[in-house]
Amino acid sequence: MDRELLLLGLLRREEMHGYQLYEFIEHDLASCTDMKKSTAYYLLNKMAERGWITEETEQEGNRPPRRVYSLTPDGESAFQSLLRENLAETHPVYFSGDAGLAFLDALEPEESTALLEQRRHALERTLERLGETPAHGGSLHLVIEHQVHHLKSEIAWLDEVTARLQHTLPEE
Amino acid sequence: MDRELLLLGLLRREEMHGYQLYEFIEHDLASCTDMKKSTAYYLLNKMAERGWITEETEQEGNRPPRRVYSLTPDGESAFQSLLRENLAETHPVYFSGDAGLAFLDALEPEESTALLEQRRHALERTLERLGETPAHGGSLHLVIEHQVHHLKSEIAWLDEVTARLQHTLPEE
DNA sequence: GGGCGCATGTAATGAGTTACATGATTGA
DNA sequence: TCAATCATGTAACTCATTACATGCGCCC
Repeated sequence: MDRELLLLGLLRREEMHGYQLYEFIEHDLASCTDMKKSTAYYLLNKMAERGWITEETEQEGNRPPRRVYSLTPDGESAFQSLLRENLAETHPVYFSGDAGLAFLDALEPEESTALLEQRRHALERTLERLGETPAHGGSLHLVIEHQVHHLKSEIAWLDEVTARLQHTLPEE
Repeated sequence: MDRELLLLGLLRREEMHGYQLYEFIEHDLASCTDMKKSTAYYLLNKMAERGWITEETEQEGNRPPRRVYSLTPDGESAFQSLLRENLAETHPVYFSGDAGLAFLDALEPEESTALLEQRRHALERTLERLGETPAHGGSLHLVIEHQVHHLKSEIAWLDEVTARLQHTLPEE
């Protein structure tokens, strides 16, 4: 996921501090990106240096001070061009799970069927957990819907592969 | 893509030298992995040190010598366990193209439709190119089929999104 | 009073890529 | 003779992660 674009886009909706961004990503966008806390902080500093966002330190009582970020005009135009670029391009996807599929025939069909059954089960679990993530306004919900679409497509594909494996099994 | 598993699996079918592996990956598996030449060489050396594969230097005329690799028993059992692990697990996929979708509403529907149209076109092109990649025996062809399945699912998803955008447009 | 949540960061590490280096052969 | 292909590798770099460090507030 284009991490800078994501951060810019979120800050554009409303100004936020680092921890807040991290929490949002962790709780509401976990299915769509694996950006980590320190990466978020790092990118925020970098974009601040670049002049895309400005920090404003804020303190509540005696708690640790927050650095609240908001877009500058430069940040807005960076967002605009990153967005257009991202939307127009395709972003190739490589499935690391395919390394296994490529050599499926190294195992007996009984065993490979069982293993793929485990994979399928894990996919279903992911799909269920996705249903529990909170809904969002604007286009943000599209990323969840996309994951759902993708997971369903993956399950259908797995079923196709396992169905073919069944044909190679001796009929009982 | 689990790069070591891929290399082991290919070497398991037949012994190969580094350049041969790189060419195979570049020409026949480009849609499924983006492993680079130097990465392949690096991993081959690492696996040789580990005792998973053995080198045998081979010279043809005065050409640069080749290092032909083949699996050792240790390599075979490493392959077996990597394979089982890979097949049973799910490998989460994050779409960097979703960073754009998330903020689709930052643009006028006319423009976002046009940009997604470009994305769709690029996907179609990729699909066409995939049709040209040579077919392979065993389960290897599954990785191509999987890409095809995925690309079609992506195009369908894009169409759904653009169809929704149309509803927001004023009717002419 | 002990652990979790808030809030930010640094340092070390890692996986993989880019760019470069080398040198012979083959074909236009 | 000049570029492309064959064949292998090294060095520098990028991006992101893990693990660690800090310190206050809140709740049980």
